[in-house]
Amino acid sequence: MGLKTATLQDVARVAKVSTATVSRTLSNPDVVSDSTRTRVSDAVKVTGYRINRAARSLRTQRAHSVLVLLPDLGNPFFSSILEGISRHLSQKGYSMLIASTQQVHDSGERLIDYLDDARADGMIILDGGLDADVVAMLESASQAQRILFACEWVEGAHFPSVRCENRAGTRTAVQHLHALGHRKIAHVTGPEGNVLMHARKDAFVTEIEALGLEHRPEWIIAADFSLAAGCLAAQAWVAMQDRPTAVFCASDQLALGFISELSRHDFRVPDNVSVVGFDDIDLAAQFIPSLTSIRQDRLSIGEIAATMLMERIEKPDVVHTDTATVLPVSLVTRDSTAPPR
Amino acid sequence: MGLKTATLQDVARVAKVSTATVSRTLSNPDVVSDSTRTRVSDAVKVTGYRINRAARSLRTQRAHSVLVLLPDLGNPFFSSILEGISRHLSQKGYSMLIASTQQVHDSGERLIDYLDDARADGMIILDGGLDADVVAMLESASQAQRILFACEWVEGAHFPSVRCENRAGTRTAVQHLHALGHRKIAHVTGPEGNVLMHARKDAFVTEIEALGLEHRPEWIIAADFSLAAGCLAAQAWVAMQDRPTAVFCASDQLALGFISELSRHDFRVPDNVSVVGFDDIDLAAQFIPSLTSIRQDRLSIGEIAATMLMERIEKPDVVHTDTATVLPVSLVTRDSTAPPR
DNA sequence: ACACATTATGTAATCGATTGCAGAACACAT
DNA sequence: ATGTGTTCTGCAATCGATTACATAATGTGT
Repeated sequence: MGLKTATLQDVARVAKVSTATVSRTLSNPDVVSDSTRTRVSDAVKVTGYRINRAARSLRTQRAHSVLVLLPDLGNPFFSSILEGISRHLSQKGYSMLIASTQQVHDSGERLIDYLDDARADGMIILDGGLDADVVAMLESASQAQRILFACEWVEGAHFPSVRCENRAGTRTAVQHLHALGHRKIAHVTGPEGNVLMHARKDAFVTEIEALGLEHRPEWIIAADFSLAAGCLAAQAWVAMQDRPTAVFCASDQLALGFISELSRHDFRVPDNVSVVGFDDIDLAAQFIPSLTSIRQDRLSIGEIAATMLMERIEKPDVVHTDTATVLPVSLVTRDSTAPPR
Repeated sequence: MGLKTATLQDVARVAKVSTATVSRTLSNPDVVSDSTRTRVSDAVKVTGYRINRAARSLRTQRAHSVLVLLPDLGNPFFSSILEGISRHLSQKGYSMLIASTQQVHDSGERLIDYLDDARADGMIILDGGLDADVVAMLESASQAQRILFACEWVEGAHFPSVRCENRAGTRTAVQHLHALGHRKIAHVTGPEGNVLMHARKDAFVTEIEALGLEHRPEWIIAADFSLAAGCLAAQAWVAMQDRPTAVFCASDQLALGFISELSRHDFRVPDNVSVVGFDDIDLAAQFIPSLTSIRQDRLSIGEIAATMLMERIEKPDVVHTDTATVLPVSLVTRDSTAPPR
């Protein structure tokens, strides 16, 4: 191996053709004759030629990569979504860039720069909590049709999104508890301002009312999606004089924190209270008690988001609508829910 | 906003200077006069100029990005390491590419291509389980000095690595159990062939012998790092006629699965058996019982790996040694360990 | 006034791949 | 032999930024 990799010129020299022919052979083999095709591919092998992506990007105005934006890199919730995205991208010969909206913001960069400076051809945003001015800038950008949201989204923004059935999932959870005989049901919410939190809370209230169940303000416990918030919510539950017999938590993490903290106060799940989570993370099945949850297919969300984005990148002329693609969820019944005593 | 972003030429035209001067102003402001500097920066603002990274990459032979390779994107263990890496990179103006060794392998690409085709300037590998021939190819590559391992590594390969004190951590765990009075201590291992598994198992055996403790083959329970494997290990423990009073698990996931499964068999931790994990993941503190663990600072591992890599990329002339940087770990004592009854 | 150093700017080549256009080579019909 | 069409290949411009080198402008010392 030499110190520098071979270029098209080197291949052309070895194959005794022009660089144009080599380029054509590689990107569009049908247009060259059989003999040149074999001569060129032999030369490619001999030289160990690898295309220089920077050169191609410059010429074709395509970065052949996609940016994925997370709210927070440290959050393991997104791993499978990334896996789904990456699967589709790598199959298409694209690379996956990762950044967190937080870090981009802190470093004074602008999200749109990634598109403007030819680093990425499109972006998938997994953060519905973007500032309004950031969203406005993205919408007005000339590249706006190469942006989409997955899992989360921004209400009112004109971007397509891929997400799970948050409302239907919530309804299913409440109906499950109701069917078990629960009549006093509480909800531990996600963080204020989060779209998922709102979708799930609204659907919760709607369903409670539809079922004609009792419905008190203090039975909506404000939290965020974290374990720690689940612990605090449990303390709030413990402190109530008239305790709900079932709790629907807006995330599995919340539910696990809730159950953990309860057991520190000598309450048992599902004996004293039934608990349903949302997401069906790996741990839900392993926890003691195992957690009844609403399962969303994060791998598919990633794959579909990537597929949609590639479609928009590769066919810029097609007019795409900014619709929401909504994936079904399912109830996974486990040990954390039971009829009230 | 126009349809295409401004180029150096556009800025030069507006500022009434040459493109060379604009380029110099941006990359090396000191060499131009005050008046041109202000004229140019005004022109940059007016035109909304953004540098074209493809063009710069082509000219400077720098991609300004780094590839991070994970064994498996779906595994949440790596999130904080990514966060650490990304922090350092984005501060230096670099982007972070992510891929899984599995996917790269499956798609028929070669890892070294990322370096050869100018997509990345260096790579951080978080997967010690690479095939020997892949490692050999990487070692013989001309770009080999821009590769390093983090967390895991490959025994015998000449790459620098950043990792935690696996042996010392293991020793600490065993000593903790010993100090509590345990004399029969088992070990649930990581997956066969994994370097971390070997380091921890070796250190375990060494320490058991150093303390003069009893030491039986069946007290080394083969597993992998997953929750599910922890459950199986628990079944193995339950099935023993003479049960160890303490267990050191090679990962927190293992430990949590172990504890979960035990409680299904009506054994309690730490009453019937003490359990120590490794990693100190978030959940360790929240689990019931909270988990005694060996804490490793994954954020720092990421940051240090990124720092070392940047050093090697930016100063290629300096001769770097392929040493291992080993970060300290600490024992976090929680409720899953207690003196034997 | 002159030689010489210093600073600031412009000119033009360069990185490596792609592609419109033109021309060569060949077949086939008249 | 001439015209027409088809297939294949090469020439050369191009993408946008960087930088070695040349040159212009300015200052300094004698």
